[in-house]
Amino acid sequence: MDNQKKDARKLALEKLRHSTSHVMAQAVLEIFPDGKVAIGPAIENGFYYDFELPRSLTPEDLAQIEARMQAIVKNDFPFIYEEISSAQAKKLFQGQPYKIELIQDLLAKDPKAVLSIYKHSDFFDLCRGPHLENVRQIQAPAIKLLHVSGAYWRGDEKRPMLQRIYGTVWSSKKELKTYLHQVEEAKKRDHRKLGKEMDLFSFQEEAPGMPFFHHKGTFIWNSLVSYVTDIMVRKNYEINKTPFILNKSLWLQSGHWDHYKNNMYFTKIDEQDFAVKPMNCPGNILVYKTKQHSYRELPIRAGEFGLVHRHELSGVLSGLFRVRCFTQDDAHVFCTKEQMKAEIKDLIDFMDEVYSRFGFQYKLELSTRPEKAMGSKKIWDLAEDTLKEVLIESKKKYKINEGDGAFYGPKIDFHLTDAIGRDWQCGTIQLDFQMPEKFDMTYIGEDNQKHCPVMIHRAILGSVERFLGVLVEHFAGHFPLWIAPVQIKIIPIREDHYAYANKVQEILKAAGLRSELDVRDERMQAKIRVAQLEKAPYMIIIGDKEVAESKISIRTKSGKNINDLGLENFIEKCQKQVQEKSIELDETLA
RNA sequence: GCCGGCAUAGCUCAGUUGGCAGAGCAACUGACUUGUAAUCAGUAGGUCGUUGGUUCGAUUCCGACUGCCGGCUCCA
Repeated sequence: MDNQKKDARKLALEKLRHSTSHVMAQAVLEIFPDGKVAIGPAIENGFYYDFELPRSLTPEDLAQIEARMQAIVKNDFPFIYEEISSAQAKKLFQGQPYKIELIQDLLAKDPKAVLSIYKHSDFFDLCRGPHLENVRQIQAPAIKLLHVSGAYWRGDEKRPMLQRIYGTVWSSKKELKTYLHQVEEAKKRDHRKLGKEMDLFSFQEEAPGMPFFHHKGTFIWNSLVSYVTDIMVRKNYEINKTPFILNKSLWLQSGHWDHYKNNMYFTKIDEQDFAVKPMNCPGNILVYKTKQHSYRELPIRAGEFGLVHRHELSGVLSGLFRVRCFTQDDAHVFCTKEQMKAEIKDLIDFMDEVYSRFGFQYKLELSTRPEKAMGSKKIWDLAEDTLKEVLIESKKKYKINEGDGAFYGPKIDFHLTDAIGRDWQCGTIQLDFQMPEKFDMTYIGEDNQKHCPVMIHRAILGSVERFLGVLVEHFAGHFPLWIAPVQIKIIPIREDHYAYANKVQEILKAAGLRSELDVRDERMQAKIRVAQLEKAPYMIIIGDKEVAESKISIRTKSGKNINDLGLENFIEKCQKQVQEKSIELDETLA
């Protein structure tokens, strides 16, 4: 589909969904005549509408509302656009406080604003549109109400909580079915489900929001860290390790005490206040300050895989994606202003290398000076221009998020697109002119004077744990061979094949390959089934024939069989894939 | 934190109006000795998340707490 067609289709769906949300509001008001309506926009994949109702909605209510909607769209009700005066509007929406507030806001923004309503049947709503021509254009079987949830009026926790009904609608029943199927498929990849099934990690009531990594999950975690470490070594990074608990005075100095206190954990040691680190920068700044630095040493690239704790609201915790403790693959580059550009360029290359290793595409976003920024506009302009120049020179497309930068500097965020098209923000590059000053960091320049270095914060995986979760969903649990905790499942057919199977496992182990031997008293079919469910990339089947000929037979994860293979040959093929860190499994072994 | 839902065996889940708690898989024992996604039989396994209350009696009804799930950004 070309872009124009895509936009047209998007617009058509938006009209459909927005119109359906009006129909839903009509249905809800028929059931609850005293209900108050708030807003009801079209959203990605559907729509919602917020209501204030006399009681909480139940799933039965949803079914009833849906049935009502399906009846409404069978009528010949045209959508009628009408422009109204502010006085008319206020009269029309008497008794609808949320609408009145919206009207007042619109007029406050622009006293001459044109207000409009859309009517269909006896329902009308303050609305800019656009809408369909007639409710008949909505296919009854293509409507589905999904769930009801709480939502603060205007997203503000200090304002009343409304009931939000989420629904979806498509141009046909078939499209609805396809969509629901996609949702089901996405659910099958849920890292929380796969993490449990594959014995990667767990969560315990004793530590909400703090993952427990099991043996296999830890293996992947370590692999990620060592993969990134290898590149850091190549790129001349230093790697530090700083304490988890640091004195309050440090956090006062860094500004975290003022800006980040609500998300921090505290403790008292020997009558003194300490905080558990929510970020690694202050610790690494202390490391920098342990000695005097010359301009000749710069840039200093100081990495740390630092475990940070942040107190997130209990209601937002979610698997590995939203946690209260995680390991940042953090680094701080201390450099001169002149070196900034080259360093950022190098970081973009770093990101590119890591993300393409896992087959991710990515999008870039540049966030600029926020309202409450620290430092002069001049220095911000320099920082923003530097980032822009680098992006242009690197031939990267990017989107600008005006005013979305950190209070200490602008940043570039990397959004990965996974195998089923979902976006995940992972990497970040942030320019910081504030911390070095606050901490009185210096280097001796060519002119024999003290200068303040520029600091670049960066993370590539972001959170190692979260990235692992993204990988689980991206690969649906089928990890590339180099990172799969169990690469090979060895399946002896009968007990008298165990000795040979053991020997095979020893040889694999000596070759650096990870295998598990299934010696349960089960039939081969049962063992294959389990190996398949465990998502083992390769299975080695060992029976009479293999023992007699000193060969192996392979079954790949997708069920292909390769018989009479020499073990050495197989090992070579595996080692090659591991070495190359291939994404796709070699299923031919030719 | 707030709104709504959920919490039963290691896992996935049943449990009818309140009356001694169930299945499948897994585990264990035994038999079977098997060629590309589940061999058969038997055994054991539960303070029904925690805690108060109502009741002769609570997994079931009511309250509190804890945890998990879906939301709380999409601006008429």
